[in-house]
Amino acid sequence: MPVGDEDSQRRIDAMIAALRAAGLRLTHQRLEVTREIAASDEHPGVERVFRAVRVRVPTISLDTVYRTLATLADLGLVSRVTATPGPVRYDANRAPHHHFVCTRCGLIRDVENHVLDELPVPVSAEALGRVESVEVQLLGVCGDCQRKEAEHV
Amino acid sequence: MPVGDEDSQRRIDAMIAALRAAGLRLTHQRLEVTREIAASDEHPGVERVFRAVRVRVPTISLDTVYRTLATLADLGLVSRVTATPGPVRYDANRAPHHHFVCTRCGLIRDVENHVLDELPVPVSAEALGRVESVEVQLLGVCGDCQRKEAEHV
DNA sequence: GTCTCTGCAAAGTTTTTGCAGTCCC
DNA sequence: GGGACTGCAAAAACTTTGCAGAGAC
Repeated sequence: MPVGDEDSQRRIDAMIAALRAAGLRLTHQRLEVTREIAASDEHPGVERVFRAVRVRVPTISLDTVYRTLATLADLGLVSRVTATPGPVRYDANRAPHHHFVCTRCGLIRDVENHVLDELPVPVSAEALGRVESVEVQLLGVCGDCQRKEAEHV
Repeated sequence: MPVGDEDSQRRIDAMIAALRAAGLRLTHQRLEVTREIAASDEHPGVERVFRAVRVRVPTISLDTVYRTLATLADLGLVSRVTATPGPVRYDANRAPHHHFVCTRCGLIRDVENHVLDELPVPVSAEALGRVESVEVQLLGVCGDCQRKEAEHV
């Protein structure tokens, strides 16, 4: 299911304006990658965007798609769905709990909270499938990284 | 901060019992990897567990740690922190929203829900750092995968 | 003794980087 | 024309796999 045309167009316009504002060039490749990600609500990976864009721009390379999506993410125009970058990490805590994740250094800490443990499952989610667990991620900047940022100002 | 001794010991006992129940062998390497992950609340990656265990078992190899953690995860004794396996995926939806994630096929769908948008940030999380956003992941099995499971029964 | 598990090595995946040419501004 | 961007290729980072020997039961 693609995003509605008007939403998609609004996204594209905002992204192009932001690219321009950042002083970045509006190359053919960048525009097509931007169009593709803006028009999708399937949370595609790099490979998938690459295949879709290649239909219209047969000479585009996979690493350009990598670089373009990274650029859009740096500008805050798209987000990475997986909160923690890098290798897989494991957790031996089997009790229901949630995570604080530092987006700077990747620190992850358990957060226990009964309100979060008992969240109602939205009806719109039940329509998609059987929900087996609910995990809350609190994304932010940990104490250490805040201190480092303060030092560098 | 390590897990309390009594919690850690309880986890280790439960994991060893489960390994035995599954008919798996309690090798020196498996026991040490199990001890290491049970004693940590830092959500370590494979590399980190490897380095820690190598102090006690100098001959252990990295791929044994990979295999052992995968085994523990398959038995449900530990969990992978990053919900979506495989490559990074991107999302152009900048409005606050949440995700339904199919743990079988990796399908991700946006879920909009105002209750989830306005969750209170637990005090215990504020002690860890500045929380910038709250994301809820609803993990489960999507309609397609449920249908496939039903066919194979 | 049997059969699983381990260590080694090699390969597979995903992502990043260096460089020379291209093309936006 | 200048400088950022692209495509290519190679490398780096992460993970999986095949095989022969070692060790748990």
